Amino acid sequence: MRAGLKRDRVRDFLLDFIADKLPGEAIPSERDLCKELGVSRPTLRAAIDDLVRSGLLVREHGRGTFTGPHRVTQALSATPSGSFYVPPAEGTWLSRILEFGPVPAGPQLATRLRLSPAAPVLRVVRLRVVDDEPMAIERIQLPHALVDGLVPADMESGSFYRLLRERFGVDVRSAVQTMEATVTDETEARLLHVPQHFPALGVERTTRDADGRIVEFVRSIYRGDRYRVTSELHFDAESG
Amino acid sequence: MRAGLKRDRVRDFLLDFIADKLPGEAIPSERDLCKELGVSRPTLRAAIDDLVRSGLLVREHGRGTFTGPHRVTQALSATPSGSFYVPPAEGTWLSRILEFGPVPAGPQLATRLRLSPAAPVLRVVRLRVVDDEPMAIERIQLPHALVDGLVPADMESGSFYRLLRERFGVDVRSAVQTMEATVTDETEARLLHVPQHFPALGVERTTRDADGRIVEFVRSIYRGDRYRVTSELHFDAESG
DNA sequence: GAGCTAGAGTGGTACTTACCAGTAGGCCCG
DNA sequence: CGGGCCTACTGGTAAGTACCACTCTAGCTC
Repeated sequence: MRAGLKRDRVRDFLLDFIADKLPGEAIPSERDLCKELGVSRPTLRAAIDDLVRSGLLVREHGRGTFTGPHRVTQALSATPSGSFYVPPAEGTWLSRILEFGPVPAGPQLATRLRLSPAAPVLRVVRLRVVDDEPMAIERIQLPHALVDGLVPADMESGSFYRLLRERFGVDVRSAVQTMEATVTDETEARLLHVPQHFPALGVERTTRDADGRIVEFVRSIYRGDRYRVTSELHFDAESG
Repeated sequence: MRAGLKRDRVRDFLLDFIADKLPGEAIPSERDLCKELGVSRPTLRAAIDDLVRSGLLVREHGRGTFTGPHRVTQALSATPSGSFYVPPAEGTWLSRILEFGPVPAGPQLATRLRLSPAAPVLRVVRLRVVDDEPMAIERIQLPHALVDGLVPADMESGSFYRLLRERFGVDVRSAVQTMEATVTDETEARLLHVPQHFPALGVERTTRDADGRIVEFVRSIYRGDRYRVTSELHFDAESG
């Protein structure tokens, strides 16, 4: 068997296929796609399910399957113990590194990262891009000692957490994330190709490893028109 | 044959089964459960998939399937900024009813609520207030048949879900919620006492009862300076 | 006794087949 | 000419089977 799962290859094919489609356009029927891709219908449906869950496709019983109204939906719940469901293909994400280098932690950041204010912190600012379209600005800060030897190219594609685990032995385990509505300032607007004071999601995340040590502190700005956060809530018997 | 799909009945069986289990306890193997319940493995797996996605079960390849780390997972909780993790003290909330009355569902709302477009829908718009300060605008829409006899005063304070449960016998169980960054329009700005085009969180929520019937569809606008959303994310133990 | 190995049991992926359930459009009948 | 039905699509659910990948352990070998 080749590198990836068949289902993932089908999903990636569909991602390419819908990349230049307008919202609401139909995709071929499931049975046609099966024949064309040489896979069974359950396999194809599993791939489509992924894309439906992340909002890229919408099914309509008896009519067909259509591209969704928005490009990227980030589902926060939905996975075992609530781990990130990174929107479909990690491979379609690219990053432009805007800033990369060590800085002294300083008083505020030292508090966030539980370090001495003099400790060196690696600061990376990157513009996250999907299909040549800027989606978000990420400002990552982490103890420099943790990632000795990291170079900018490492952060241009692929999963940063996988890199942390496989190359630096950092076992990323949990994060606390807060999100709020905001608008873009002048710099952000220019980088994200939107007008100034455009709606945006501001996100702060503090990430910890298996021992509870703080691994990174991230502030991000996501384009408001390209991101929605989906969550599934379950009620017990009380709570209102 | 009972109401639901086979997959749903299997899922409900599993829900009962794990109800009094401790976190981390194993459930029977998939093949055993198939025999016991008289369903095929794909069907059983589809049911388990649902529970895994909502965090109630965790699969471990080669070992088994286990109950999840948390009992009831509330993936996301919104709290007024300034207070930490304090669940909104229901008592301090008041609402000013801006609109209250039945309207025909219409095509879009009918789709959301899974009703006929001609079916009567109760539409309630209320301004939510804490300490005399406006915090959010809620536009609630629900099948009128569900809440016959509801009057505006019922919705000025207290928990609406408790009211649904205790007076109308509606067992609210789950919701899917999406959130996005937006800005206030003229009306919203006036009601919320903020300038026009002020940052705000737009929230859409579809709520279901224990049988999966849609109970309400809500669109809300929260003041961006008063609300942040905090979520805790947990990552799987790595595999490679 | 320590270490390795084979096998049984687990979940993971995938195929095939079958039938149910909505939708839309053309055909037939009134 | 108009309205209702019928058919050929669409996605939705389900069964059954096969085989792969991983985990654990009991038993064998050294």
